[in-house]
Amino acid sequence: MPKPYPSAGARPVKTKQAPRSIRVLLSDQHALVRAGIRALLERIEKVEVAEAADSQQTLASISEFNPHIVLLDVPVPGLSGLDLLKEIVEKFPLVRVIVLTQHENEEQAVQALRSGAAGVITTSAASTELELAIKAVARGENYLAAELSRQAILKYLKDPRAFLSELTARQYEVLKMIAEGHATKEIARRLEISVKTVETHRAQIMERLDIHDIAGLVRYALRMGLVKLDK
Amino acid sequence: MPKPYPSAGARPVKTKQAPRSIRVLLSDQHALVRAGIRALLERIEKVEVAEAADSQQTLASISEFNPHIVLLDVPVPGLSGLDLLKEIVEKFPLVRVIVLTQHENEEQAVQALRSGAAGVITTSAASTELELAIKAVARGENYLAAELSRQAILKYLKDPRAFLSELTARQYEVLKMIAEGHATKEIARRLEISVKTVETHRAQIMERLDIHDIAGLVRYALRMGLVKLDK
DNA sequence: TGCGCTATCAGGTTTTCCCCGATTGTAACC
DNA sequence: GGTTACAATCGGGGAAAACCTGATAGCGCA
Repeated sequence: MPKPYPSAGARPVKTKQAPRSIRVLLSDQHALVRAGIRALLERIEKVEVAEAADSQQTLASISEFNPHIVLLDVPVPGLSGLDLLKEIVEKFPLVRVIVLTQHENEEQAVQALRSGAAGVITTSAASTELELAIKAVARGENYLAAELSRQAILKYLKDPRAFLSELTARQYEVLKMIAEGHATKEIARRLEISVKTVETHRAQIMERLDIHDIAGLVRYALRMGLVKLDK
Repeated sequence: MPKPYPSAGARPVKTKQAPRSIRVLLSDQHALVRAGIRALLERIEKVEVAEAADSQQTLASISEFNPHIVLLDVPVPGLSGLDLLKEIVEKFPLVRVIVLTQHENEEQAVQALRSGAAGVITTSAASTELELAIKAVARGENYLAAELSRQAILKYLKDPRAFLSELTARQYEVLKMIAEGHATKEIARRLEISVKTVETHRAQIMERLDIHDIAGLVRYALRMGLVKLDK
C-alpha cells in the first residue's frame, strides 16, 4: 500500500548513474549484525564498505574512509540515541546518514529526520529496501522506510511542536532522574528546587504522556533512550 | 548423537541434494538482520537456510522444513524471552537450538542452557564464530560464545540455586506486577492477599536484588524479560 | 495587553514506604 | 523428632512520598 516517497518514479531500474563507487560506513555495535549487513551491502554493485563499532570509531572512520553514506544503527532511538547522528551532521555536514532503527515508529523516524538523517529504514525492511535506500541517498534524495506513514511524518514535520517538545527540557530532565531511580527529594536537591516543584513536574509529565505510574514512566524513558537498561 | 532425519513429508523437490547438508532455520524478528545472517550462513558449505519471523512461523517451519538446527534470536533474554526455546525443546526434542543473544552475560547464557539450548553466541561475535557454532552443534556438541566465561557458566550450572531461584515464584509474580505499573493496593486485590503482604514481598525482592527503588525494579524486570517495553 | 505556557511553590489528604514485629506451613537436615 | 531455614501470609505505627487543588511570577507572542 505505501508507495515510495519523493523519489517514487525513480526506481533503480537503470543500473548506473554514479561513475564512482559509493563508500558506505556501517556503524553498528554488534559484530555479527555488521557482518551480515556488510554481506548484503556488498551484493550491491559499486559499494565499498567500512565498519565501525562505536561512536569513536565511527567519527574516526568518517575522517579516514571519507564515506558518502553512514549507515547508522540506532538500537533505541530517542534523544540520547541520536547524539552520534547529531555529532556527525555537525562535524561532517556533507556526509549523508541513513538511520537503521528497530522500531516502525513515525515519532522516532521524525526525530531522526529532525536530527539530520537523510534516510530512515527499519530492521523489519526487506533486504532490497536497503539497496533502494542506499541508492536514493547516494543520488542526493531522501529515503523513508515503506513501513512508515508519510502522512504522519509530514504532519509531524510541519508542526514542530507536535511531539518533539512533547515534554519540556526541564521535564525531560526530571523524567530522566525519575527513571534512574532517584527519589523525589534527591531530585529536588540536585536541581536545587523544592520537592513540591518536582512533584508538579512529575504530575505534568504524567498528564502529558498519559502515563500514571512510575513504572510506566521508566519504560517510556527507556524507549526514548533517556536512560539505559544497564546502569 | 541426535541426528534427526526427514522420514515424513519434508521437502519433496530436492534433486541434487547433498546427503549431509545442514538445515538451519533462522528465527529472527527483523527481516534485515535475517537477510544478513542468511548471507553469512550461505557462505558455509552445505548449509540450507529457512527463515521465520515469529514464534508461530518458527514452530510451523520446524515441522515443515525439519531443520537440524534452529538459530534463535532472543533480543531480551530472560524468563519470557526463552518461552519459544522451551516450546521448541519440548515439542521437537531432536532439534538443536543455538541462541543468539545481544548480551555477553553469563547469567542469561545459563538460563538459555537450562532451557535446553545447545549453543549460545552473541551478536558481538565475529562471523567466523557463527560457523564454528553451527558446525559444532551439527556434530552434536555444544557451543558457548568465546566471550562467555566457562568457569562462571559451569559454576552456575552446578549450583541450581545460584540465581535461577534468585526470587521465588511469588516474588516474580509481584515483581512483574510492580514493573507493569500496578499500585500496591491493586496487586493485593488481584492476588487476593493483604496490602501488607505485598509490601513484604516488595521489601524482600528489593533486599535480594539489592535494588532499592521502583525504577530499578522496572529495569531489572525488563532485563529479565518479565515485562516488555511496549505495553 | 492579554493569552498560553513554563517553572516555581504550598496546604491538605491519601497512599505508600519502611521498620519493627508475628504466625503458619513445609522441606530439609542432623 | 527436634531444629533450622525459608516461603508466604499479616499487622502497627511513624515517616515519607504521592496526589489534588490551588497559586504566583516570568516570558514570548499575537
